[in-house]
Amino acid sequence: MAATASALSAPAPSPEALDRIARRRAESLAELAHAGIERMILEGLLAPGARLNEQALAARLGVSRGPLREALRALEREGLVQGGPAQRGMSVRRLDAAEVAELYDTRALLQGFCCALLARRATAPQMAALRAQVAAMAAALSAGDAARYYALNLAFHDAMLEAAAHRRTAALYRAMLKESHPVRRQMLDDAENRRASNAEHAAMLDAIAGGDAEAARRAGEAHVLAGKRRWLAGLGGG
Amino acid sequence: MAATASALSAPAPSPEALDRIARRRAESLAELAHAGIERMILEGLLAPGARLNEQALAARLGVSRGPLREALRALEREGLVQGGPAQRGMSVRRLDAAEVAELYDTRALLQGFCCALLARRATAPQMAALRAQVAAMAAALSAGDAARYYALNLAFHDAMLEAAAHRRTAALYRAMLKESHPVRRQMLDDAENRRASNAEHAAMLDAIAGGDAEAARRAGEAHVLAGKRRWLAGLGGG
DNA sequence: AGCCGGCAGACTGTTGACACTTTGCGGGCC
DNA sequence: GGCCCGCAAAGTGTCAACAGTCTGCCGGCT
Repeated sequence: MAATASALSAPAPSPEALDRIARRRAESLAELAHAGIERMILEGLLAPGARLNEQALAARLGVSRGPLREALRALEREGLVQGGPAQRGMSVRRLDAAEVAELYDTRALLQGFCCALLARRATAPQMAALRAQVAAMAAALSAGDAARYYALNLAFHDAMLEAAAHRRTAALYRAMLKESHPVRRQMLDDAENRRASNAEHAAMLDAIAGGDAEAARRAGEAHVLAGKRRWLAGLGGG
Repeated sequence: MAATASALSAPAPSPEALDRIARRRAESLAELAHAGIERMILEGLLAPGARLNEQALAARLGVSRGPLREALRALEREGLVQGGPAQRGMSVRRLDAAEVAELYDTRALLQGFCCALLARRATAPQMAALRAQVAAMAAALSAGDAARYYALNLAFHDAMLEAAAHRRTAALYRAMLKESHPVRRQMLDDAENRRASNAEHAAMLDAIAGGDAEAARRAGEAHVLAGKRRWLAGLGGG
């Protein structure tokens, strides 16, 4: 019965078909505006708290206000922009300390879960690739290249999420990473923070390689919570 | 310095002011459409997979297509609706088994965290209120009132999130609850499932009352993962 | 009879214009 | 001189119309 129903409905969507769909949707002006605004926020061109003038933004992105407003609604749900009172439009979301702390907490949870999954699922090639990425970060660290370290760090965490093969966890983690991007970037400006961070990366991989899911979970949580502590320390000093 | 800056900016937003803001924004037609569509989906008036005709929906909600499209974009980011290929609009999202499983996993994580927080923070009155809610659910259970049990269950979990005072966790949990609403409703149609579920509620509260955060976390995770197992069992049989 | 091309209808994606609200400023009044 | 009222400009919220695309159907051809 169920088999008949699914046979009558659309056939299994092939990965390439899904890619085509994504590609074509990405051509929509709303998606284009979404990507554009997101990029501007992440690159710091739009500072937290900045008012978002619809006409100006629309002109700058080469779209009309309709698609632009759709993009803003989506970004609002993602937590990147925030609407104040009615009739006063949106502004780039500014996180207060409590919200940043909660973001760290929740990301720690997800990172721990991701590591626990990897302790069970990770293949030898995957582990080798992850170790190579940590080595690359160590190189960037020695070279004192903060920007490179930051990029590699993002790629490393992305690779972990990919290897864990848990789409929901990956989606949530990435979304929260975007939200906390400004804070994290500031954080890894400090060389000592980068050094500590990469040591934790190695510890996570060791725990995962040990095959103990619970230990891996703790290592993953510890990495993000250590980041939280570094952020808190920087808060007092800076 | 920082104090000066915040003194110059808007004064601390009072809770009532935030409420006013929310109220006024809720009057926007886009928010109204958002709420309307969400309600229709959660109540099952719009079945998973159903195409969403913009004109028809707009007319039904008494709004124009502009605000409606904004609402759809927001719902898309929330995972309640889903856009297929370009030029073919949105449809109510249909979850496959893997996605439901991942939702359970992630919700288990959050529930565990929530319980761990409560083990540290919960006050006696809060615990008493939670116990009362479990007792109310037990009553609904004896009465065989499935609908009432479902509502009380939602309220109970909401109260836990409220007591844990972790806004991000609460927001994520609620979002994922909405996504999995159809599955869960079907689940709790079975009286035996309701009974097992409420036993786990009591166990969670016991663990929290014990003050051991780690034990509470395990109990919270176990509750949601038990739900996942019940769902898996129902999958094979139904 | 079956298949292919063209056509009409429906629907999405997008745009420009309209209405109402808020805000900043200048003039008048106390 | 300071305060208040009214006005104009800016900006958001909303709508109705336009353009392009996809779907389903009819007629003709092989």
